[in-house]
Amino acid sequence: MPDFALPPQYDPSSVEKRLYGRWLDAGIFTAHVDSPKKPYVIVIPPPNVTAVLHMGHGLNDTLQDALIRFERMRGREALWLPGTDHAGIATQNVVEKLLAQEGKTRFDLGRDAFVQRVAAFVSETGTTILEQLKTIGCSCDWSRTRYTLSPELSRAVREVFVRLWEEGLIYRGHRVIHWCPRCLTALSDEEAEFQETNGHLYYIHYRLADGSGQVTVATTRPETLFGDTAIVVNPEDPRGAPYVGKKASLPLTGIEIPILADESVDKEFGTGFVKVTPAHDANDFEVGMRHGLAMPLIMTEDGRMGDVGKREAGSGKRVPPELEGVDRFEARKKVVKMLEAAGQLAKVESHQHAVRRCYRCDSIVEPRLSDQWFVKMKPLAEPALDAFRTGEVRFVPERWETTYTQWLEGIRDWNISRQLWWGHRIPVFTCTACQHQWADRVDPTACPKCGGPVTQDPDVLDTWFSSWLWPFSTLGWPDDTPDLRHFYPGHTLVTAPEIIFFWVARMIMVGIHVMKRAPFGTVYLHGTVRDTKHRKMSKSLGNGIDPLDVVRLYGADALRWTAVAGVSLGSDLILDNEDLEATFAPGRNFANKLWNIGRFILSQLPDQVPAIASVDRSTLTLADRWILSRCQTTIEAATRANEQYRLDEAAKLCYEFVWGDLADWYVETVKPRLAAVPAAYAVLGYCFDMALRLLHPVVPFITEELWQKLPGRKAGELLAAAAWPAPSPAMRDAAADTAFGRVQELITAIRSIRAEYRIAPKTKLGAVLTSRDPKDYEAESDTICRLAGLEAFSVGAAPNGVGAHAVLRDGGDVFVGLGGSIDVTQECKRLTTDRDRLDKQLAGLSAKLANESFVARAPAEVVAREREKEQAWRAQVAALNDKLKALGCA
RNA sequence: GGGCGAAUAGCUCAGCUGGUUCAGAGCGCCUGCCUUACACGCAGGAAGUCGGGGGUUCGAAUCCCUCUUCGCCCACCA
Repeated sequence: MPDFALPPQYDPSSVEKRLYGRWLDAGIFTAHVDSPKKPYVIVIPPPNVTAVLHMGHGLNDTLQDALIRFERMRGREALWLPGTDHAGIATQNVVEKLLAQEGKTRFDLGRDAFVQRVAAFVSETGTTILEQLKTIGCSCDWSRTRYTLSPELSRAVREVFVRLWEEGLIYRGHRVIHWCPRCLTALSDEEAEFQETNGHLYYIHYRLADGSGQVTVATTRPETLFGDTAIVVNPEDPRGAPYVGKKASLPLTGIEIPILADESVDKEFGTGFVKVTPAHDANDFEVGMRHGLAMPLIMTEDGRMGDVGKREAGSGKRVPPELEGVDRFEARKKVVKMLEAAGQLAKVESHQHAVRRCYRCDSIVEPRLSDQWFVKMKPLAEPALDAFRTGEVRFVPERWETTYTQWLEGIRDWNISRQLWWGHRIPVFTCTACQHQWADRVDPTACPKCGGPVTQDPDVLDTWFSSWLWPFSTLGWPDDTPDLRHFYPGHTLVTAPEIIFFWVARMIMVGIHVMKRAPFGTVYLHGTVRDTKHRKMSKSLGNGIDPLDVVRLYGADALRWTAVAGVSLGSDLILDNEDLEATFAPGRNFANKLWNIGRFILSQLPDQVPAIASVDRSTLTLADRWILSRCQTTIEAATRANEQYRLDEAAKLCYEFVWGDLADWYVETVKPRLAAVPAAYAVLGYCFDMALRLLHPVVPFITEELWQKLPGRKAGELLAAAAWPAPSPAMRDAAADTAFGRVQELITAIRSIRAEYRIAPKTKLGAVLTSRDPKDYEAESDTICRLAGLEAFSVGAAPNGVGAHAVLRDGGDVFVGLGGSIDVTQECKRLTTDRDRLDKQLAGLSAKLANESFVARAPAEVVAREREKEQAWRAQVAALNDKLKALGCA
């Protein structure tokens, strides 16, 4: 009995930290520019500096790590570049909330102090998530960790801004933008997310100024009526004809506004009359521009009613005093009441429509007329579309291509200015003397034109304005660094489809614009992590799973296993947060299985295991040849699957090989031979080594731990830096596949009989096999005896004694002697069931073959195959009928 | 309003170019086993009219059409 030094259960917590340290010490995650190897580069989607690891990262980063480890083992100079994003709004919000607990606002601190406060906060929390990535095994090149707000990357941001400015691609726009009244900043179109909302449609009477009647408008936002500067009606609409050209007076204030014709009005919706609030609705703004309307702002920046549009013609006293300072939604209720009291509220209908919300704080966005900096996107979008069309960039899975192209085709200019304090200050300067305005790479001290004093734009840039540079700003651009030359462009971008617009498309656009090459060739888009009700996992829903809990309870490999094997290409990962056991046990159990195969092997193998190449193939048994063949099939299929980003499939193939073939069958067959036969050592050692290599990208810890213990390891050798298995086609052996398959079938059939007749496991039986081709069975007769619990196994004619039968696929028959214990009725029933099932299948098959069209039209090989099958089944049925007759069954 | 995806065993999902028993895996369930690598295990089972309907084809879970249900993305109908 072997004396195992290792415990029967794998304990991840005792090895993970140590192994990660070894990898770091060996420096194998560090990429080198002077390496002769071909580079392979992934840049991490930088998590927010304030983020803590959640399952979304768990999925995203595990996939990246599996890819990078696969390519590293395949001999590429693999660079996985990590880092964090300063996340303008999100981070500012976090610190503002902390300040609020002290009863302060950022305005109490002032800009400089606030920015310092955020920076201090970030310096404390900013590396948390990167440290957490290490606990799940991420093999990032930590020597190249970057941060979007670092001095180096800030320089890249500024350089790009100035270049775009110089190229005329940045301009100041005066229009209605999305405004978050809580964050007090403008947002881009992408940052203002649509959400279906149940609201109301209010019908309001606007009396004509001449007292001759009234028109009724329908609106979802009655509180904005104070900013109305016109009513419009479709010129084709006969209902409008009597009114166009007249004036209406605003309810509650009596301000007179014109009734105009405008084609943008949908005749079918509402009453056909539309109130126009140019400063608080993007559509109305367009109408206002067409008709030269005044555009008064009637809300403060924080969303309360008030006259603030001083620079606009027509501004002035518009909001009634009793509404001054009232929140917009409160004001809505009040206005409705006031209208009702004035007899000007016709009716209220419930109405479902989409409202935009701030993607960071979920507040309802207020459309607001404002001056902002924009990037002209059309010139950038065209080359990005070309990059897709020429195949320079491709998407996996392909279905995201249309999302990408459609967005680019309809691209709109990008509002990049944010009225925040946390971020890259916009490098636009204005001379207070001569009004000259320019963008500058360095802070100027005086106006270059007149020498006058200079002020800088107070706003900061959209966070994504630094993110979109990530693939090259991280490599040292704008300097022409060795890193940049060697590692740009990268290869694979792994991310979620949610940020195709925010990030992926923009990286491609600016990458081509600045670097002349798209930043990566493949965009690999994975799904979203959801709970069993298919709701996105989120902190606010409380349905999340903490990856660190999983690591603690089941090990990092178990987490990774579920992330990789639990989801097919591009589909969502559904996890049960209420049943962690069901969710993560498979990975843990598999790791434990590996552990125990390893334990067994280590207890058996000598210190010197012969290399598989040195083994004379003629000394191999059928089982040897079979497992080697299976090993090769797995190597080839898993490699192909990984190349096609089918990481789940590769993982499952390896799982099947290890558990289903190696453990369940080969290890069992080889046990009695191990002590004596060197070839058995070689085969077992080789297959296990290959399995560990194949599985390493997915479950790096357990595989490294076991690989280290295998005999013949040189000091300092690491699986993480070892070579990916090369296929050895000579080991493929179709004959062995078939022959061993027969052995398995026979053993399973006998076991099945044992179970059916409730034969105690310890009871040894005798069995006789009749087969057309018995030699494969004879070669493994020892295996058959041990695995099927036989004391004797022979090939020959079945005896006439009492026993149970099983018919094999080739029409062969196995007779299992059960002594006097056989229940003939039961045996008849068993065999009859089998016979009937086969008979039915056979009838179907025969009908198929009798069908002339099938024989004529199906490919010859298919027909031939079906014929063979028919013959085999016929033989099986005949054999079964013989047995039934011999037993005297009805 | 447009686009995309999903629907297969009780649950979570594979099933790629239609054809090898193709109807599978894991979890759960049932039966028997602590067989000297592993009970996080071993062996043997039960379990699905592949969402409905139509079509193409010698042949459909797989391709086409349509309907139903669910989910996501995009969209200025106030």
